[in-house]
Amino acid sequence: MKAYSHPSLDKVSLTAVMQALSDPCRVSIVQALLAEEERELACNEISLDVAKATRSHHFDVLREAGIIFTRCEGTRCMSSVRRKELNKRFPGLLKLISHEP
Amino acid sequence: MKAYSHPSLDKVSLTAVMQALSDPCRVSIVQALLAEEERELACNEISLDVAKATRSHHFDVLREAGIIFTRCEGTRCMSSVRRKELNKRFPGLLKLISHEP
DNA sequence: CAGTAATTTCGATCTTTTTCGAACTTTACA
DNA sequence: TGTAAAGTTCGAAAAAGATCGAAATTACTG
Repeated sequence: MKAYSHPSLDKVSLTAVMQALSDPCRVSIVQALLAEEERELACNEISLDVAKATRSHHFDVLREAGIIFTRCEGTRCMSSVRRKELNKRFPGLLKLISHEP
Repeated sequence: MKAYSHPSLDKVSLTAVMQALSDPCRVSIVQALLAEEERELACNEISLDVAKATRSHHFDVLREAGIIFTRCEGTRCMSSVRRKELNKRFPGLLKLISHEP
């Protein structure tokens, strides 16, 4: 469907990650993904009250900030959090997000 | 000089903090403050290449996000990071910032 | 192959954020 | 008391970000 590009985490700055996580909608997405042990979720499996286009935009931002990994599966795009890499590059970050109500 | 107001940390959301830390200039400020063991710094002791008004604005944002505490001392305003409270409310956050180059 | 479902792209609008210069306030101190 | 130093406030301009509807794309399904 689309060629998603995923930055290498050492090219992602702290401020870029913070910026990506400064939107409640995006934090919700990450939290939903973190709640799914190892499973991936399709974009539309995460309930958000924004339009399709906006949703797509938020996934873009998260992807470009190195936070999520997306791959195509048919007409859907499955996303997951780049846990291992993030824990290495920004230790404690994910815990911060998952512990937040 | 001015009555600074400092929010209680349980009223500060994760996204608000992230938002405040999504600017390189502000992260520099926090890093400079963290580098000073327990000491406070006056705004103008932190070198930044932005105008006075902009600097003042950044300190505002950090203060409103609950990240720094500011008190007046003569004509200067001394700031420090709200370490203890932040470590309690957002464990791991400050480490993330101080470990970043 | 037509239809549908999932997502992206485009273009536009609206809001927020960043930034600055200039004027102002407060305090220190010579 | 007058001058300087440190910050703040204001108003404006520019940049960045969020949001949406509509049209386009892609791939599955009958």
